Order: sequence, then structure tokens, then C-alpha cells
Amino acid sequence: MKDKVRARSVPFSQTRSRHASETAEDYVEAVMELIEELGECRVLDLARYFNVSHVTVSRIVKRLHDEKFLYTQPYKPIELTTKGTKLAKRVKERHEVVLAFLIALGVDKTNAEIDSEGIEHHVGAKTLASMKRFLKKLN
Amino acid sequence: MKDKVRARSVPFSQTRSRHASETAEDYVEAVMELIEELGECRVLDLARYFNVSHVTVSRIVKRLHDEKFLYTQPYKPIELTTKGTKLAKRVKERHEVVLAFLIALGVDKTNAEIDSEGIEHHVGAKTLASMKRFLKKLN
DNA sequence: AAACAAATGTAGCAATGGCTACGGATGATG
DNA sequence: CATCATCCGTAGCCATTGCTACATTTGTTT
Repeated sequence: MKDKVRARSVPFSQTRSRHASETAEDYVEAVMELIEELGECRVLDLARYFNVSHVTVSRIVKRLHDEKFLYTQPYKPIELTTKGTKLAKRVKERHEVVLAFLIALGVDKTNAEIDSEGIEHHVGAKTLASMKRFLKKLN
Repeated sequence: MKDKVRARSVPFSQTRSRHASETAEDYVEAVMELIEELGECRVLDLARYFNVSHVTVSRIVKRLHDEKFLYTQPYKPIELTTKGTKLAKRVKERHEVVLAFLIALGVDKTNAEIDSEGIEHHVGAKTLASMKRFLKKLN
């Protein structure tokens, strides 16, 4: 009986570290987008993007720098490392698939955009493949 | 230009408070499940369920008690309040829809279970309705 | 009843992500 | 080149969710 219960715990992979990974994904994706749209990415651009204070951003940027996702120097624009760019591309592609999928499913654009932001982080390879298959079948 | 960027920040609704709500959802759902399966729900049952220490559980249980989601007394089993039961039922139903949906989409059971745990928290009313429609069409 | 094991609580630490307040750096403008 | 606004860093606070170590309660077993 207890074993059965313990088995259920598998999907709950240490909430805190999972959240940290989600933050990394959100930030590298945002940095890539902001560089595309504004030419460069500053701390305040990220603060406006995520609607948080510049302090929160600069601390997270520091962490992501330590984890080698991006380059950052005081008072300089933020850039992605190779590692960060790879992650950003993967995240962006997955995000686009999830968004297109929700819209194809019949969700209005506004809600699809909101939900896809949260859902994308939890879409594994298998689920992503299924979503792509679904989209392909529609064409 | 900046406005366009700022608009994107809408889906990112204050990460921290969102996480706290997700925890509440996970815990009331777990309490309901554990009571069904074991007859009662103890701190250690939740610790095994989520694979965290009993300390983490008892602190979260204290918070959920303050927020009136559950009853708890020292060294006694945990029970859901009316508010907690309502939330648990809603969460459970949504969870079951998401899981069934992923399986119907072609995801294997193991991955569907893992991904649905994360996805469920971000499925809004509109997306949930679309998933239900999809499931209905299959029958 | 005493002793022991198991369950739970408490103290106190770390990491993460929020914040305000303040000060230093940069760059534009007079 | 001096000033001033903007940007950014630092200090220091809080909440949440992890942890270990230790204390206490409960219930079982001599």
C-alpha cells in the first residue's frame, strides 16, 4: 500500500530546482527575443518583460551567468553563450509548438498565449512529438 | 517597441505567488488521495508522496491550515476543510482530464502521468474545455 | 510502568525569487 | 566639461521550499 503511494511521487521532481530550471528557460528565451526586437538586451528590458524589479532580474542574470547560460558585465548588454543560445532555441521552438497546438485545439489566442507560457516547461519530448503529429495531421 | 515587449509580460503573473497556489493544489489533491487509499493522511504519508522531508511537509501543512484548506492538530491526521475539498475535487477532475487528454493524443502512460502533473496547473478554463471537447469527439 | 520505536514538532541553515532604498556608473545634453 | 537622467549594482528585508539535527509526543512492547 505504501509502495503504491510512494510510486506516485515520481512525477514530483524537487519543486525548487525545477522552478530554477524554468526560470533559466524563460530568461534565455526572453534574452533571445529582446535581442531580436531591440537589438540588445538590458537588465531593464528584462524587468519590463517579466514585470519585476531590475533587482530581481540582475540577481537571476548573475545566477545564469554562473551557470554559463549568458555573458554579463556591469552596465553592459546581456548576451547568450552557446549553451544559452542552444537552450533558447529549443525552448522557443517548443513554445511555438505548444502555442500553435493550443490554437489548433480551439483555444482562443489570448488564452493560448497565457496557458502555453506555463505549460511549455512541462512538455516532455514524447508529448511534444505528439503535439507535432497532431499539427501535421491538420494540414 | 517597448510597449510591444511590455505586453508580452502579461502571462508571467508573479511567479512566486503562482507557485504557492500550485503547492496548495498539489497538497489538497494528495491529501484527498491518501485518505481514500490509506484511510487517513499523516505528515509522513505526504512526505513519502512528494519525496520530501517531513519538515517541509509540516511547514506547508501549517500554511495551508492558516489559509483554511485543511485541519491539522499536532500528532493528528490531516483532514480537508470544505474549502480544501472543493479545491481538491476541482484539481482532481482537471488532472484526470489532462491525463486522459495526453493519452488520447498518443503519449504513453508513463510520460502522460509525468507531464500531466506539471501541465495541469497551467490549464485554464478555456483550454480545459477544449481538451474535454477533444475527448468527447473521440467517442 | 519503563523502555523503545515511530511520528511529529522546532531550531536554524541555504537557495530562489520577490521587494524598497540608496549609491555609483554611463551617456546625453547643455 | 559639468550636470542630469537613466541604468544598474549593493545592502538588506520577506516568503517559500528544501535540508539536518535535535527534542518531544505517541503508541507499542516488554
